[in-house]
Amino acid sequence: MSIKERFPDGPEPLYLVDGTSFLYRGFYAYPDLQRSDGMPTNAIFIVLRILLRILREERPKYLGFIMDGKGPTFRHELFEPYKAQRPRMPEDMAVQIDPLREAVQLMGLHLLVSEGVEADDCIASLAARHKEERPVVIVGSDKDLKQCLDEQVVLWDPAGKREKVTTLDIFCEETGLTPAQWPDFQALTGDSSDNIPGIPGVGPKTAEKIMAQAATLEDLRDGGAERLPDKLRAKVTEHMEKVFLYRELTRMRTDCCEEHGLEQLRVQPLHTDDLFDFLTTFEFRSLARDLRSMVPEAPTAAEPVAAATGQASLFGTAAPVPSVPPLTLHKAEQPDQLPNPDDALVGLVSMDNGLRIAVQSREEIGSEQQYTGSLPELIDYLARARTVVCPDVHDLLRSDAAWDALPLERWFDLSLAAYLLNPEERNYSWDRLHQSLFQSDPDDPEGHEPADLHPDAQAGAALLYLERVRPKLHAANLETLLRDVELPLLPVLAAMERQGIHLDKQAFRAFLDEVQERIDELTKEIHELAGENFNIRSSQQMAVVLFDKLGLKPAGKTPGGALSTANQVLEKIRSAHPIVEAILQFRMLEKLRSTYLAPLPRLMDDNGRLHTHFNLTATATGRLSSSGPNLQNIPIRGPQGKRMRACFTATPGNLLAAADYSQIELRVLAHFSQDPALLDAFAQDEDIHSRTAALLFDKDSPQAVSGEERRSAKTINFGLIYGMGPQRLARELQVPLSEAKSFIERYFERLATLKAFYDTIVEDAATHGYVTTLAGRRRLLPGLHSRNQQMVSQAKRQAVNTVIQGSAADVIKLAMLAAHQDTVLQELNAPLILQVHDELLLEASESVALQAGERLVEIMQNVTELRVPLRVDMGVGHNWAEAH
DNA sequence: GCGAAGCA
DNA sequence: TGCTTCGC
Repeated sequence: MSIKERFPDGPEPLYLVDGTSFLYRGFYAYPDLQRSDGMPTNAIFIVLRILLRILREERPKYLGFIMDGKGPTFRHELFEPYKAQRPRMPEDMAVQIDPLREAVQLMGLHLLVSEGVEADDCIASLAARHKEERPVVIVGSDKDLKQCLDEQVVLWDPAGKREKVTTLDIFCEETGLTPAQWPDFQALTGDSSDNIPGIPGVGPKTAEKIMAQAATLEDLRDGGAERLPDKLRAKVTEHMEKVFLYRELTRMRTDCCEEHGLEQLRVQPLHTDDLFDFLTTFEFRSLARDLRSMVPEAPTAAEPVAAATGQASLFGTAAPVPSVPPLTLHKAEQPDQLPNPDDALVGLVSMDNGLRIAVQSREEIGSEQQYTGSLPELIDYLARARTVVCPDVHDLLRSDAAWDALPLERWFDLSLAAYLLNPEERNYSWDRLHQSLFQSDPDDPEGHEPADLHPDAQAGAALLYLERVRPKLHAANLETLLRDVELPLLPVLAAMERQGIHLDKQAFRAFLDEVQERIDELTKEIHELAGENFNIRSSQQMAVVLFDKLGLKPAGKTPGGALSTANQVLEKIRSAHPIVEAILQFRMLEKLRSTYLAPLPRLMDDNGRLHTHFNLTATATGRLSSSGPNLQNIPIRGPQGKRMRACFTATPGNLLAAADYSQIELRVLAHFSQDPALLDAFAQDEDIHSRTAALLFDKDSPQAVSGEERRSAKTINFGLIYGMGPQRLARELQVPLSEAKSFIERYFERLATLKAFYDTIVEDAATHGYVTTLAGRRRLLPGLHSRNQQMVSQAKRQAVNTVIQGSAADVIKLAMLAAHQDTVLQELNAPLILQVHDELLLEASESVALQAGERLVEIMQNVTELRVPLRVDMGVGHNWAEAH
């Protein structure tokens, strides 16, 4: 939704862009971006990208682009330290300002330079002046700007991955304040980036309390402070005078920039040719592309446009692929003029402004087009093709369930292909894959030159990418995995995501209230024990209080060298001071609150359900990941964990069934290693940790093992699975490093077959450069040949870990596919709704949930045959806790 | 060990 | 960005 759509039918909104803040942000966000002659262009790039996006998506009629002037402002006169800690603007940024101004004007936008005041003041003034007659959209991120919010004034931060819109309502809900109170609030807390100190020890939480007693600083001075606790009152009174000054600094003026009337802010037509030249001169190819997509008549690049020129064809090497005719962006009446797709390859790329299509048949590569027809028609059309090549099928399936209609065998997913070839890249976005076409790749056995490809040819580029990636997949034996597992999993995941899981809002709310109350109590208690108010969430402040002020003995350091306040460290000094206990409690509850209790309810849909994203290309081992929200790390242990999971419920009339593989990783390990002890233990369905403990501690039977011994064995068993090093093991077991090392030695002595297996994997990895899992998934391990011993050890552990964990991931993926396709579950109307690595959740009506759960167990247990049986535990209940 | 997420 | 903590 564009911002504009929030104000339907009214007058045209005025957009005010905080240029300076985006200038800084761009400068630091993309430190390396520069023109080929070395001129830094990062700040210009970001700002122009944002502006182009605003023009494209918002089509504003009135817009002001506001930048700070050069000189000092009235704030520096009021308060000498103001922004004093800020270094002078870096030279690399300064040189970008003039070109940026030029570009802004070429875009037909009105540029305001604030002299003697800051850009913020200018924005506040313009907003105040125009908000009565029309909506105002402030485009920026500075939190000072929140004081401008009003019924008709919204704050929009478009940069970054998740854009943010702040309205008056959101602001009030988040802070409990009115925008007019915001400067008072900021004066109390201070602002480190502007070098405004605020009252020491007063953070947002305390400031909130103060503001609850006194709505303004004046109220506070004239008696409001009396209502505060003694210590706080003393502090407030002491700083009262200065706080008024701070407010002057954060409060924005609303009486400047008077010379800029509405007419001057009217957006003018783009100077298309000049702007295009500008973008070309600064080598902003993607921006030039954006511009062309906005203005079809914009000039195309000088060089001839050719996709895949001279590249080997998919249809053999005989005929060179014909070059693509120059692209024109049809605004067209489709799909009548799309070429015949029968048995052709179709490239399909989803861009911001729509779908792009290129068709490659035996005869020719058609020109690339923007698709503007209906989705069902497109799907019918694509169904006739041989293969539809798409950079992110998951994204399409998510966007519209109609895509499920396209037969699975049609799809080819480029991100999946790239992921399977090397699962350790962190980014498989089309942006990235597309870029890689233009770089020569030393690892490419085909020795492709960088593509000579028109930047506009997105769908054409997808076809080219396919040509490059297919031989690699073939060589790596990954085609089957892609075709039979990963790709078919996409609709399964999309269906699970759409289904979502129901959250009991009332129960959650009650939980949150209790936790919040306890957190408040603990905060008070900790501050009293410490003798001062400090930010308990800040590990740095905490270290000062504990180790300097209270003189406790630090029991460890962070990797960075700072004194650590990690829980494990605090546990050690638990008895040294009562504050430690309180802090540990606080930490636990605060984690619970900030990670789960507070954010999850906000993510619920109208039916009270949460929809996560299951990502198939996120982990190096082949596991799924879950995000937005992450439903794979919901607490389970302890009373809180149980209560939390009890909030995940079936909708009334339904039940949840939870089925989890028992010890799947250790079973996989037993399968691969064929260790007799492990095989036997699983064949007898014995407790595996007791069994290893008996071996480790020379016990005649697993029954003779003590609880402590079993725990040690369990830790090292898991250590092996997770590729834990001796350091980590020592920490987990709370024993010296030497002891952990000898413990590992003994483990491998007693389980010699495991040792042999471990060695085989490492050898294998060293010869091939990679390891493979049960389903043929690969992970490259270049670290194995590093000169750095630590890297080598890590790579060895990763090798073992990947084989075990990745194979387990393969198994459950197969189970998910089987469950999704299972006709029994389909007839029972029992869809999968969640996967948590070794656990599957389904929801079904009360009458059939148990039956469905049992069917799921059957599917999971029989999905593949290992040398040990697969065991699945299952439970049914009204909520996730009960079902376990 | 790995991935997601909150916080300073 | 680094630190911390949750899950597996």
